[in-house]
Amino acid sequence: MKDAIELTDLEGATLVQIARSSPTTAYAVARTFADSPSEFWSGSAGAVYPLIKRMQTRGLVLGTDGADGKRARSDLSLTATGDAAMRVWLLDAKRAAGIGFDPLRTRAVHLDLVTAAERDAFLDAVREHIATAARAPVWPDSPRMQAIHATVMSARKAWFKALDALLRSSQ
Amino acid sequence: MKDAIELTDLEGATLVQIARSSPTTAYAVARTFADSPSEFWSGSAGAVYPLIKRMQTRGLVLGTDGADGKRARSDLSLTATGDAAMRVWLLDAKRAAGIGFDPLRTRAVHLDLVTAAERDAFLDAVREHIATAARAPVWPDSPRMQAIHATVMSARKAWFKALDALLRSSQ
DNA sequence: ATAATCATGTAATCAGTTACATGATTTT
DNA sequence: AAAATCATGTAACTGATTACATGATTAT
Repeated sequence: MKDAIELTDLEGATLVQIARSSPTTAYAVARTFADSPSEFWSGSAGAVYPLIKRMQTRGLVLGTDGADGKRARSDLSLTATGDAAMRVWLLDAKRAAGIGFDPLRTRAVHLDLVTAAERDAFLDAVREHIATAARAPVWPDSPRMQAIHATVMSARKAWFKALDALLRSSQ
Repeated sequence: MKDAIELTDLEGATLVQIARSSPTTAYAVARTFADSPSEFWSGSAGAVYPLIKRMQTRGLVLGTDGADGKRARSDLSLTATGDAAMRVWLLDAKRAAGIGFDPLRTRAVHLDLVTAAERDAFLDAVREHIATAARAPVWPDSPRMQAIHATVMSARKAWFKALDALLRSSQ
């Protein structure tokens, strides 16, 4: 009985990026994270290059020399093991159902520590930032991803509305 | 012109916990994180004790000897600087408005990589997990926090419904 | 008496951040 | 000609994880 290959979320997301656009480069994978609307992963070289090297060592990623001139390039693709591990990560419903990290939720539960005026000013500012973010044209990507992103932003606005009503009504 | 004191989210949340229940102990703060419904912070001793020590060094937290018998205890409270820093962190609307990390969103955008049957089975399992989590009595805490948590879970269910409809309709 | 909980911390390890460094190619 | 982008990586640092370690107090 072999152990399942456990991947962190960044590892899983990296394998998915490689699967999506192989042959691709570590640079391109890093750019995808840096350009994503989530500020959660920086997509820095210091994170992505070592991570891909580790996954090559584990036999999940294959790098072949793809230089066409003088410039070095390693063309990445998934091995069969890597593809399987990626699918296990992607379809992990239990992890997917977890509530993750939300910087607003983390703060909202503690707004009773400030004055009503401070709280209301905070909520106004958050609403404004959320509205701006929803308007901003992120991701020059597929209509499919745009549609999913739209559900995220719309749900976020709806949640904010409910939260706002609840918090303002607190004495 | 003095620099604003920048806090990580774990640092901010720790200061808030101390403010909420001072005098309190590092152990109690760690327990709060461990018991919270978010799996994001483990609340391990290895994270919390060094963090509080750092904040004592920075003059944000004060620890006074609170031993009443043989057992060591450090009673924690915020300094004036710590209280101010906590408020700046708590009322940081820009950071609060960020979308954070959501393990479902991270996966949802890539479900076109699997078969329709795999995708549908995944969505069924996620729905079940979300429903279970919403039913579970977490947080033996105030009605106020319960109410906020309820808005989180309800919004999550609504978002899932929209996402589910969108993804299943994809060919 | 034993087990659980309170309370403190450290050690080894892993993973991510910013910043730096190099050089090729492409765009303006 | 200069600036931007492609592409590779490393170094120093910070912070979080698991696991370990100790001992006091409280509950069963």
